[in-house]
Amino acid sequence: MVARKVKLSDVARRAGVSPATVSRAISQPDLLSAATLKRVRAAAQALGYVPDGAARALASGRSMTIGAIVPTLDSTIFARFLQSLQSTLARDGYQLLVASHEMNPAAETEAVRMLLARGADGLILVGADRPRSTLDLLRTGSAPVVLTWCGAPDFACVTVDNERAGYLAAQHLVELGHARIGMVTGRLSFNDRQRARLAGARQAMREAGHEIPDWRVNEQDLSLAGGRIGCAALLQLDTPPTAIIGTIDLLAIACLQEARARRLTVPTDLSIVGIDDVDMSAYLTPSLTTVHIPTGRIGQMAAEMVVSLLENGEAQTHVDLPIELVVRRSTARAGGKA
Amino acid sequence: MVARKVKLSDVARRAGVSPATVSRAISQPDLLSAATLKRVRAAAQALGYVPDGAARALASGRSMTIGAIVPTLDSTIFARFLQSLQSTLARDGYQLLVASHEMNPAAETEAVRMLLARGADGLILVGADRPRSTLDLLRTGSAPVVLTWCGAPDFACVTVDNERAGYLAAQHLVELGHARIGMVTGRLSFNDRQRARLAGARQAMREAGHEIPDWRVNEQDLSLAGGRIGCAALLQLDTPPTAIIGTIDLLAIACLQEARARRLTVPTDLSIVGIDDVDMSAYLTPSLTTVHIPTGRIGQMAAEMVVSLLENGEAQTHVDLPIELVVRRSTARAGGKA
DNA sequence: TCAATTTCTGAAAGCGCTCTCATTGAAGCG
DNA sequence: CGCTTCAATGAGAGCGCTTTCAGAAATTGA
Repeated sequence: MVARKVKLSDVARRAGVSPATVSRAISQPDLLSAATLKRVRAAAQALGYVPDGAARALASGRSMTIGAIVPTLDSTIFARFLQSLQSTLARDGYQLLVASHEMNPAAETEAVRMLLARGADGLILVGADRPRSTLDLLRTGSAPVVLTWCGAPDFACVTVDNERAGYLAAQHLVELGHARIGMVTGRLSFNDRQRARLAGARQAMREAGHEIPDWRVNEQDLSLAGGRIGCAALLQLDTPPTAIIGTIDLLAIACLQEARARRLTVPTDLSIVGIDDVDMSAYLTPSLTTVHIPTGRIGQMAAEMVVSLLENGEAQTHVDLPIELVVRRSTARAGGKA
Repeated sequence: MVARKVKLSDVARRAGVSPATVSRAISQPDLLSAATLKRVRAAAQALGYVPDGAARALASGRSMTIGAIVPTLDSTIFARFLQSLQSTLARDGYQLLVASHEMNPAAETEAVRMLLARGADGLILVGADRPRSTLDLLRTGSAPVVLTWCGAPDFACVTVDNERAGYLAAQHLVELGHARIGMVTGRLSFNDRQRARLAGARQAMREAGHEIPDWRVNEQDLSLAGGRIGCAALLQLDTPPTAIIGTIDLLAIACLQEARARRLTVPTDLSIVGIDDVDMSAYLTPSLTTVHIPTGRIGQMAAEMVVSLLENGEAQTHVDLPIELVVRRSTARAGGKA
């Protein structure tokens, strides 16, 4: 720290105006005469003035900061989500504050508390499955909250129909004649997205007169390793499934890999469907049949929603984005005839 | 906003102590007698008190916030990096403020300015390749700065030897008898990691008496699509390379996919090497030979370094983490004999 | 037992900015 | 030409907390 920090009053002195004027030059430039504005800007420039965010936040009550809490940073999906949040927010002058909870509800509550304490003007969370106490904290807080992926009636949210995603995946398999399908899912507790996707798939099967018994549902970590383990377990059953749904693409990709490692040909020996439609899925061989979830769009809309909640006080508070099945090469008719 | 915000003085009143005491209960609890502390905590709890971060930051001069600027959020590598930054920082009570610049130097400068304005106590950046003006801004600022991946002499940094990474990749190919290798790289401007990796590979080839001419280096976006385009371009040359290095795994994986799409067998028809060793690489078929970069470790060390710079003022300021070649199944002897 | 410490707590002065309110000319109007 | 209206600026009171300085109470030592 070489020089004493340049503050607003220094700029004011140099420009020969009052501090109030300098403040206005920053936040409401159109209130000033062109000449004054120019003078103040020159002074600020010359001194290398950088406004103190904490002081601004304290005095104005707004931090121009939005907090986002995702399950984990280390995920293609949430990375893209954050990317799109951040770029959308940046357009409106907001900065993203990021936290993750690693699938631990207590950590999430802690993160909410911390973001609120840090003065986040708004909060963006993933899913609606959290302890009542956290929900209360969110409702109590003065900051607008937007839920994503899954919503709750009394919160603003940007959702996709996760149940339908599972439904579409399974329905596609039914249409191909599959009756015995297995599922590799992530941990179901504290994760409404996973539960919904599973439930949707089950619903589709049921409507077709089939079931997905619990023992053909394998709950794993959301990782390639988890996916392979889950897939292996399903394939080792006495009557292995003819098709597998991974509730996220990552899991499905791992299934693809496990199948190949076992010298099974996808899709002739085994059909595989994912959900998400990550970049990689289109590029695999075979390319992955999956349900497209508009991840980037979710981020963009969520960002726009908080900002609008913040600035207009009001907004369309429930947005459900469309999803669709993307049929590629990892699925085929049951019984091996492609 | 239902209730008026609970403030420190409210807690003080309820606990029957002075505001100063409440403040101490928060930040230096051991200065208080057990009884007082307990009383204050009870009051805070009862009122649901959440300290105002902006006020704390203003009064104390520290925001307990660390800013990180990555090229892009939407990348396996940086996602893991941020993940590890965030969890390490969280341990010490710091919060991560994230920005990305999308390969735009001006955006990066802007991000630095913004993070500084937001009162970030420290900054973590990727690479050292940026305009002098940005570097000056960083040096001037009172906040400690840690560079990662690539360093600069007058900054604290956590690096890996990117040049050596390229070198190791190429050397491996040389040992397998490859003389004609192609490279798919990311954009080289404003990206010292990419340049270093390319330079290292060239160096290894040169030492073996070969060259990598410019027309066998294909510069692409860091995406699967880019990698495939780059790979296709190299394979369409009159004398296509017998091996390809992707300067990041993502690019190498795309090459693997492009090769398969062209019915080339990897590694017999074409050897492919990546750099990074992302999760996926081990699970592919064929699994990817690559150079392991300890991404998570970089994040952890960088986080520890800023914190220590911040709290002890001093620290070991240059750390270079080891990297190593990981030989898997995507490389074989030149000429097709595995 | 009394001075010398050591603990614990309170008073109060800011931290750097925003924003309401007041003030001052200048412009507009009949 | 006197009065209102408006645009441009200044004065000053906080925003909610930290922290220095001091004083009061408890502890110690001889």
